[in-house]
Amino acid sequence: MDESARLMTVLRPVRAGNAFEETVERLLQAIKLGLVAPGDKLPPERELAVTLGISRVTLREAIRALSDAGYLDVRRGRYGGAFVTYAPPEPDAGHLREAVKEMGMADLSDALTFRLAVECGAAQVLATSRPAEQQRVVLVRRLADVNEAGLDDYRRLDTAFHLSIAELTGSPLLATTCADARSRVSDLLNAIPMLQVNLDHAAVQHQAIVDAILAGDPDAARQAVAEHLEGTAALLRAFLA
Amino acid sequence: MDESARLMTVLRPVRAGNAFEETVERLLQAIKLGLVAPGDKLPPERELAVTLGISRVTLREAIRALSDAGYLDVRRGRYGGAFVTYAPPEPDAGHLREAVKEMGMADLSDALTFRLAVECGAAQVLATSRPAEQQRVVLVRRLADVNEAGLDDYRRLDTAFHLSIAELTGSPLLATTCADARSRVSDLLNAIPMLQVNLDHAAVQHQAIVDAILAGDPDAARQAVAEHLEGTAALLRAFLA
DNA sequence: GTTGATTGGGCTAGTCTTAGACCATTGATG
DNA sequence: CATCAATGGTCTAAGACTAGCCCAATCAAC
Repeated sequence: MDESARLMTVLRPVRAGNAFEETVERLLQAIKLGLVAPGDKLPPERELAVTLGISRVTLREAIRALSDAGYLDVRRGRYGGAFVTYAPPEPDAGHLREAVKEMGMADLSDALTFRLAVECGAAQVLATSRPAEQQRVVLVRRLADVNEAGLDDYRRLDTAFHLSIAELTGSPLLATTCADARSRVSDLLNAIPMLQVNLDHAAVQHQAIVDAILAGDPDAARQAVAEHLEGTAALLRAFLA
Repeated sequence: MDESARLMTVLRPVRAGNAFEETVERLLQAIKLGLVAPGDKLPPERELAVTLGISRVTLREAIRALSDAGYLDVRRGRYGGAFVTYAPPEPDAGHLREAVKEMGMADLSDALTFRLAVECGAAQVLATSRPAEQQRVVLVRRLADVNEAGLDDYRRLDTAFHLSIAELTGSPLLATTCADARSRVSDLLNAIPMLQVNLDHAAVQHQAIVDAILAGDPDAARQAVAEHLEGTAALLRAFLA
C-alpha cells in the first residue's frame, strides 16, 4: 500500500481493448443483464452506433461476432434487426468452476466485494432520500415482478429489481456502476441452481430490502442488502466446494 | 424508468473521447488527487505508455497539453522527466460557481450521490472484513498524516486518507471507483475555504470513521462516512448560496 | 573531461477507426 | 402486384493510433 501501489489505482490502461472488443463487451452486458429481453431486438445499427459513439462499421463487426456466437439473430429488411436469442445456460457446477477458473479467484473476490459495496451504498442512499410515491410504486412493482416470475424469467427480473434500486437514486453514475458490478458476476449467478428454498429465502430478503427503503431506514437497508448478497456469495462458495 | 431508459444505463458511449483526451483526463486525475505529489515526476514515457496501454506518441501529446496548461514541467536527459507543478487554486467562491456552472447542477448532484454511495460502501466493507493488524496500522497512519498536515498538504493527505479506506478493502475495482468519485468533485472541494472550525470538525469525523472500522462496526462506519460527506456537501451548498 | 545510462524528441510505415455514400432485402400498405 | 420506408450490407477515402526505430540532451561516475 505504498505510493507506487496507489498510483496503479489511477494509472491503469486507458482503454480496456480496441473499439470492437469494448463494443462486444457492452452489447453482451445489455444482453446478459436482460436489458434487451430474449426475442426483442437491439436499436437499428445507425441509431445504436450514434448512441455508443462508434462507427457503424465497428458496431457491425461486434454484432457479427455476437451473431456468430449465437447471441443474436440478425434479419434484413424493414422490421428486421438484431434479435436477442440468448438464453442463460442451465445451472451447472461444471460451468461455474470453468467460469471461476477463467476469471481467477482474485477477480472473483474483487467482483463480489465491489458488488457488495455499491449495492449497499445504493440502497442506503435511496433509503436516505425518502423516495417519492411514484418511485415507491416502481420499486414495489419490480419486487412483485420477481415474485410472480417463472423460472425462465426469474434471473432477468431479479436483475431488474436490483438495478432499479440504483436507478431510483437518480444517479446515472451509480446506476451504471451497479450494472457493471452485477454483470461481472452474472455468469456465475446463472450457474447456481434455482432451488425453491433459495428462491423463498431470496424473496424474504428482497422484501426486507424494500421495507427498509420505504421506511427510510438506511442502516436496515444496508444490512438487508448485505445479508442478501452475502447469502448469494455463500451459495456460490458452497456450490464451488 | 421504462425499459428504454434502463437500456441507456448500459448503451452509453463506449469511449469517453479519443485516446488523447482520455489520457489527459487520466493524468489530470493522478495529479489533482495528489497521487503524484507536486515536485515528483511521472514514470518515464516508455513505461507509462505501456502502463496506460497507449502509444508513446499519444502519451506525449497528452503530456505536452498538460505541460502547456501549466500542470507539468518536462525536462530532458537523465534524471529528467515530467515533474508535477500543479498547486490547487486558492479557495474562492467565484471559482466554485464557475466550476459548478461548467459541470451542471444535475451532474454535481450525480457526483455527490455517487461518492456518498461508494465511500459508504467501502467503509462498510472494510469494517465488516475485520482488517489485519498491518492494515489497521496503515489506516491509523493516514489519519495521523491528515491531522499533522499543514494547509498546503491538507487536501492531498485528506484524499489519501479517504482513498486508503477503499484500497484497504483489497478490491481494486472499489479503489478505482472511489478515486473516480473523488476526482469528480475535487475541483469543487478545493474551492471551499479551509477554516479551522471545519478542519477540526472533519478531524472528529475522520476519527469516528476509523474508530468504527477498527471496532468492526459496519453500521457505525457507514453512518460516520455519511455524516462526514453530508457535512462536506452542506459546506459546498452553503458556499454556493 | 569522457563515458554511458537514462530520459525526452521525432520520424515512418502500417493498422484501426471513422464518416458518408450507395446497394440489397424485406414486408406492410394501397 | 407495385410501391416505399426501414433496415441490414458494402465500399472508399481520410484521419487516429500504434510499434519500432533512431536522435538529442543531461548528468552522475569514473
